[in-house]
Amino acid sequence: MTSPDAEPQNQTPEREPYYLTTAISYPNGEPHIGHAYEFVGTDVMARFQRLDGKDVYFLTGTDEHGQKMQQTAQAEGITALELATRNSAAFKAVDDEVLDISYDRFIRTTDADHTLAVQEIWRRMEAAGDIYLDQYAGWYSVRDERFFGEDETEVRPDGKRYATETGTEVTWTEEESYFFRLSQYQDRLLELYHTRPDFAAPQSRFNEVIRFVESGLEDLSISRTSFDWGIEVPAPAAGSGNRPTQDHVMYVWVDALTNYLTGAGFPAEDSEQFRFWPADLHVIGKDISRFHCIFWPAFLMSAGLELPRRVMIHGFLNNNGEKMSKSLGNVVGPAEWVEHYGLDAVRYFLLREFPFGADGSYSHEAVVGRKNADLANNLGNLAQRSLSMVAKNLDGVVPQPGEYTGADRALLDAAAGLLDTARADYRVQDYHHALEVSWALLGDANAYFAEQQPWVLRKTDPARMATVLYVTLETVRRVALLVQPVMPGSAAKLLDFLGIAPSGDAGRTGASGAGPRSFAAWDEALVPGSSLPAPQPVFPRHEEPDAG
RNA sequence: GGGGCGUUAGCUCAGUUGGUCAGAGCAGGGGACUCAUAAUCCCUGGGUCGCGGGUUCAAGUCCCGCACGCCCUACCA
Repeated sequence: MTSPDAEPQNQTPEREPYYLTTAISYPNGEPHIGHAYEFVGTDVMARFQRLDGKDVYFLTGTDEHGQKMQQTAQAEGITALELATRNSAAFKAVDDEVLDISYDRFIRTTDADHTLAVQEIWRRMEAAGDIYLDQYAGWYSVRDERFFGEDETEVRPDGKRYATETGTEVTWTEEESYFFRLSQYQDRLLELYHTRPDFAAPQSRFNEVIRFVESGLEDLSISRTSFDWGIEVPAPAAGSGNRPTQDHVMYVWVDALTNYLTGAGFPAEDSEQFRFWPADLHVIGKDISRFHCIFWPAFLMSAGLELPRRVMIHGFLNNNGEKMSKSLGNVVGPAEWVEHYGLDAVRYFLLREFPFGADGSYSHEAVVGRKNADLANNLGNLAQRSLSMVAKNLDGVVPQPGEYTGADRALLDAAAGLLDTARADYRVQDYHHALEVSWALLGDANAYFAEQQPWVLRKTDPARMATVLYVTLETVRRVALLVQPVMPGSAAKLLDFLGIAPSGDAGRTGASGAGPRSFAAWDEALVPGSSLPAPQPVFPRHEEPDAG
């Protein structure tokens, strides 16, 4: 690609760093398909960027502190750390054994380096004059273990005050707490939103954030004394004006959000690892958009650190249009699904069926529909019918194409254009559209195959048959390259059958980002004369395990 | 209460700045073919574009009202 006479200083181009994260999960329960959705939606981006030559660092993990963990542990008669370790392992197992998530680090907020990072950002915010000690006061429900705003409560005929939402009695409670001067950041946040309209997406969620900030911000309580399972607040810096206190642990926000900095090596800002800061992408659920779009940039501004480039807010998954909930008993586990439909079908379904930023609804019929129609029929069968003709009629050798017709060129050109479209779509996490476009091309390819009738050409014009099969194989190659991030295992099989040397590893952790399976090889067409292995179907149709 | 979003063929949804905008996929119906995983291809979609007004030469596409549905309205991680 690059001319040998190019600038000499570009001889060893540095791969561009790309840092992305999932939210860290609170391991106070079992991972469900909603977690899987976020993991897969981030994993696909990590793999895409690796295949596209980026120096990727993908962080995921668990958020293990807090009162609930402490209480659950107490109830089970184990320590909070033991509980966290056990449950964190369950989440990690889903990444490793169920979903094939290509993370680079699985972080735990109980990791030693995380404590250092959190205490350091705290000190910097304090040094900036943004942390002060005061009383946190509000209507506290003992049963719900949380505070309610005045307008979230009501006085009932018995004269007592209750939380409107949960109906539990609340009492006025005051507790010493450190506060972060969030109120001072309203203008700077609005300026951020204004100058960087891509800071958060989708637009409707971002708008909610903006309106919230416009309506005014209160200072944020960031420590607690009512429990001790957390990171200790560091001693106040001299000159901070804060008097020494004891027994304060950090409340969730500073602790949990800072994991993204820990992953980038903070506070070692001169370290190799810190090249990954600022993060390119935080992938989160819609329930925590405020923390990531408001608190987090405010903390970073206060600490004098660069802001992440983008926060992508994904929707929630519904079961047949109904909310997933324990009480409804319709919560689906990732392992259950993967066992039933197969990993790649699940990954494909999650990304193809609905736009990443919107809520989605799944059903057995919908998953099977995608698995059969899109994977087995449109892609799998196209590969199988072309490959098996090559195997049976051309001794399993990549054919030599003759001169291209208009139909050949139209298909080849359309396939060639797929990468640019995909890059544009991935840039805004529109996996749904990227896949839609690829499958539209597969529709064209199947129509092309039917029109050209290579099985007739076999007898009438073998040379033309060879060309048609070559064009089809090239189309399958490009689609297979492009779906590696979504379906690493199946795409690899497809590329095996096309005789493409196994490098690139479908963008898995540590993949080189180079070689014939990377996007750098997008225009490296199949070489006529190469021999191919005997083809096997890659995407089986769905079969119910217990036919019923 | 305030604010936002949505309501388009049986299902899931596309529809830029108003003028082939009435569409795609799936499901259904008919036909073709046999290379292929009973796959594939072709043909087939008379749906008041939620309801009622309005602006305009022209409105799913803008304005107002209404009806449903969903979301946000800070300390649960």
